[in-house]
Amino acid sequence: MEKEADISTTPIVERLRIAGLRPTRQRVLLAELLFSQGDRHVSAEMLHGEVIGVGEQVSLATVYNTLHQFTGAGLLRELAIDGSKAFFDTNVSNHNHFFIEERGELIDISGEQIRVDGLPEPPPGMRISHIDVVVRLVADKKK
Amino acid sequence: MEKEADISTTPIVERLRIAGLRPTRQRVLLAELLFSQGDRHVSAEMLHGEVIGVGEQVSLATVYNTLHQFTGAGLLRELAIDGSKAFFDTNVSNHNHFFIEERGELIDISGEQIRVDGLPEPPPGMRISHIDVVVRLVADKKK
DNA sequence: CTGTGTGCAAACTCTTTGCATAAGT
DNA sequence: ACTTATGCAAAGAGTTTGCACACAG
Repeated sequence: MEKEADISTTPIVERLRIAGLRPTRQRVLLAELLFSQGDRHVSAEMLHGEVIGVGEQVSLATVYNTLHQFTGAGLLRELAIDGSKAFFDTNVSNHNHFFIEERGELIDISGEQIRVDGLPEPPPGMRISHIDVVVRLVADKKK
Repeated sequence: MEKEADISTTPIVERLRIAGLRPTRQRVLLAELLFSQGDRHVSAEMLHGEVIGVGEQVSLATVYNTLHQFTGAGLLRELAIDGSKAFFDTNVSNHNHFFIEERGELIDISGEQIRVDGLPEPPPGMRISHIDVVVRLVADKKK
């Protein structure tokens, strides 16, 4: 509760090492894009596009591999919201989302805000691993 | 509140007509598989498999088309839970789900049971269309 | 050096589409 | 008859994989 409060200030290279991932050029680059601008929701293609935009070169396959490695290491969380394509969230803490279907855009809802009551018992032998709340939004015609 | 209470007793052919869909052999067959056995969660492939299993023949493309037509007509709801493949729910009323990741299995949670509190305001110009709550389950090691 | 990671292209899965044929009203 | 739906095969998106080469420790 004292020295782990500021993981965001830990250098990228360190964070990768702690996660058991060798800090290769590609992984450091991707980690910097992901974790240096606050909470983000990215797809593989978006991230790959950013890499190119920055004038660097990482193959799309490596972007996929890296996103999954980061997810396995707990640096990212994979979101199943859109259905057709996978999104990864750099905010790994407990929180939920607004989803604007028309734009495919996600907005965080902080974890403390929402409370879910009245959950039934899970079936025998099962336990709850995580609760996802997705608040789907549409443009408001009225008003 | 009097004469619309039992849509489940309305003949399939009628329900299709009401939905503005011509009751073709394929649509009637698929609708019967979908709506004659209580609430179901199906993927296109599962449903196609059932058609074959019953000794009938409907192309997979038609299964996809039909599922989307039914969804557009409000007979089904599409679920974005799994990420990789689309699921369709024959229960169109307000309710939520347990999801057992290991098996890809879905279990309904009735609509009244769960209550979500503390929702923040949607961004300006937006309104909430629907709230999805997915309770992800894993096998309980302990106990 | 030695093992891990990367890039590429090909393969794969799920889903959609175009067009000729078939079926519903 | 006239229109809409279906089937097929091919195309398309997103993602994964196999293998030779490159790089971090």
